Amino acid sequence: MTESEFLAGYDPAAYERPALAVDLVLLGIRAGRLAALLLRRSQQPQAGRWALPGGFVGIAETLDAAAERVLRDKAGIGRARLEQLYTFGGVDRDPRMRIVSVAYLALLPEAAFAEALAGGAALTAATLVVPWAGEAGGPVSAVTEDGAPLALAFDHADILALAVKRLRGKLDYTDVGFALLPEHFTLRQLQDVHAAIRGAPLNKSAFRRRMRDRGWIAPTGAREAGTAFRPAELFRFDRSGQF
Amino acid sequence: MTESEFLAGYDPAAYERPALAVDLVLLGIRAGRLAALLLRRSQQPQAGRWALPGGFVGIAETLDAAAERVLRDKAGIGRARLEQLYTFGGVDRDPRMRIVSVAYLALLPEAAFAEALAGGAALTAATLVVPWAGEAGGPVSAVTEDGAPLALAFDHADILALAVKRLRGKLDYTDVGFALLPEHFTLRQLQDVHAAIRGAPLNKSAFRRRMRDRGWIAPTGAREAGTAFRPAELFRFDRSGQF
DNA sequence: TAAATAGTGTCTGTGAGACATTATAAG
DNA sequence: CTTATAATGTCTCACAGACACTATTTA
Repeated sequence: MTESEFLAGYDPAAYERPALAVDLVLLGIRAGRLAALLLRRSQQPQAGRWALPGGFVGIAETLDAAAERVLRDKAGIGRARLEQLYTFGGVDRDPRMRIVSVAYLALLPEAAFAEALAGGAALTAATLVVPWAGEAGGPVSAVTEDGAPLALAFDHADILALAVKRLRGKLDYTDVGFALLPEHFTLRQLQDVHAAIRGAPLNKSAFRRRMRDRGWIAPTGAREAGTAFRPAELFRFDRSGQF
Repeated sequence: MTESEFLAGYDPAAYERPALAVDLVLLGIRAGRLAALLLRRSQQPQAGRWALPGGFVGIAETLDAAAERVLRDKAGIGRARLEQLYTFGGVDRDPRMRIVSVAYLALLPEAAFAEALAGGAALTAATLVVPWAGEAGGPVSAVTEDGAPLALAFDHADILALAVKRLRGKLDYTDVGFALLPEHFTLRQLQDVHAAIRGAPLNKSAFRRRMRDRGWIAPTGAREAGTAFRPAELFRFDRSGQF
């Protein structure tokens, strides 16, 4: 083993290598529910099924750079909060050849989500149906706005499921909730985002108290405009709050 | 982009691919402190520095299988709790060529840790010095039993640091603490393991209460043997406890 | 002034840290 | 009976859920 690795180490062509790709889970909020942006596969294999945007990793490109490139070129999104999720290395993930894929989680504010949908990238928004509670994990399915199921390609259902699990797990002790909101937001919007990620409602006063006590939010002084009734105060994320 | 990917997808030789490896962070407890098993590099590059055991991923081998193979062949350990940690994809990680490495965390009970040290694998135990508190993350250094620093190879200090961060983060809501203990253990041993991972002492009665209330531990009826004073009750991990 | 949502106050239960106290086995 | 550790009891505080209440803006 040591010798064969020695050889492999100095002769790049000695062993056949898996292909290496990145796949992006583009998450946002649509109609108060968690949603992902998917591409419809037009070619075999898995033609007609829905897939995560992805691409191969260049030989002189870091994984993060590859993810950013896919975000830009395949989804038409300039910036988003990107975070490595997990690496999927099943042998038969793709029938064409061995592809190991590093999955990334990208969190899009509502405006960026809508913009990506309207752009030329042919992305479709899929509402995520999460039948499990808490952070235990479990399957996730994707449906259209009307509730019609969308068949997912390859192992992308597993990737989506892990993305939701990770997002739920990080909700309470990181700033992921803010990554899905515009820079200025009301506490109600923030609470709705948290409820969508958790898949369960939250207590209003307890939620507001927690956000305040942790120092995560800072008042902007401004108020919501164009509401039918009493406008809410606008806040922004206060990065100085302790984690 | 779409076209070049199409070509890459069907012609495996069309683009140069990064090499893909796994690296294992073998963690255990030594002298009440967190420790890792390392190999001394005998050849260039980075000769004399200390590295994590690792190996290349076979073309028809899953990532998990590659990690298990390295565990067996390079560390001489039959079984351990293995968990994917993170994938390191810096372009200049290794000066020989582009190598993307999937890091795995392996948790060894004290006996397996000692056995691996005594085996023929030339592994050395390095005590981990963790200068940061909580789950924030930060640098980690490795020292010998006498406190002499061990220079780590490549980006392996980053991998170790992330392993410790992950371990701390999972300590309170998963069973990682039990993975470092033999099947039967005293509550004091369990508390010592938790203290070693946290890098901070724990309150005794609160700790026992928490372990009991969560249903994580089950009494065996047996007691410690060979102690100078009152022997403690032996417990085992109760997998039915809720997480 | 009615409607509808924004925002606050207070009670209660849970869980963890601090610390004192009791229990028990070995010599 | 001494010693050292095992194991438990209790006080207090922090924090979150439940729920009722007050405040404010628009139409």
